[in-house]
Amino acid sequence: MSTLKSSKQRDAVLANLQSRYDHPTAEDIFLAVKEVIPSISLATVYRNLKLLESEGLILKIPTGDSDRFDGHTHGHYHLTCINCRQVIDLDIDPGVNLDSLPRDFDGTVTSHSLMFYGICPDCKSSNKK
Amino acid sequence: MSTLKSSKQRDAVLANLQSRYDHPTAEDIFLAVKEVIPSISLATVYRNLKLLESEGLILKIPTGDSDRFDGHTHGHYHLTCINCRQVIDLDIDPGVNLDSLPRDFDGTVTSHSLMFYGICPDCKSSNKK
DNA sequence: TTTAATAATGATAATTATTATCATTATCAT
DNA sequence: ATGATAATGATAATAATTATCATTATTAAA
Repeated sequence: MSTLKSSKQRDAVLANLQSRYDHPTAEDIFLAVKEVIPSISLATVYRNLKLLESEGLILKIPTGDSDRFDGHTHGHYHLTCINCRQVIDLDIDPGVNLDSLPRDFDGTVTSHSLMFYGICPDCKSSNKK
Repeated sequence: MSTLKSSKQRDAVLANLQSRYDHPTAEDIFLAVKEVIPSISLATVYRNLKLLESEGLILKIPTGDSDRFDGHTHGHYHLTCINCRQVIDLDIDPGVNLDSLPRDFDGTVTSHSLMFYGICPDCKSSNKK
């Protein structure tokens, strides 16, 4: 197989994701990294997001619309606001090892993702409903 | 607002989803319902999937590629096979009320979805890795 | 250090999934 | 029956993502 070669574009994408705590789309990341490397192409962002995810360095969060990304891979959970569609971190401890929950199951569980849905604090306070 | 009017296309989409235990894409459902209503259009399937989901009659499962759908809305969880990309049901009991996990959280949680990743029983037994 | 091999890039075309449009048809309350 | 309008099928449009391809950058070895 091919060996990975370093690139400042990839480094910048990873650095951007690791420096922020929201959950940007590929487009969001493209715009942010463009400030540092004006010549970067959107395709390069997509390419590197896929690569970084397969390396386990970032997380892809499927959402029904544009995928979102997370530069922090330690176990934590998310809430999708059904009002503003933002994805925010939730710092909770499930108390049990969720990965070991499926008992009478003939397959193998390697990981899980837990997504909560509801109203984020911002939308709840600035309540216009 | 507009009042819902019945249609055999919508009934057929719902019936199809409720009769099966896999997690088909819109395309899969389109092909299946086409056997019963040959004139049905893919757009009609998408329209009704969206409508049925907003009615709470079915579930949409975002997956990073094509969305999948589930005709069974009682609380249960899923595993995405990282080998064959199938989504299968997992009959497990988390033991705790996951929706009440986020404690010091200023928003509101209305629901959650828990997705496991790993190898499904089929891929594990017919192991060519 | 050149050089050779090839991974990565930027630009853009192509593809895929999904949604919007619109003329026609079906449903339903009167 | 009829009028109002929701739903349909066909298809165009859009949005997100991936593929292509000529050029550039990185790296290991000469």
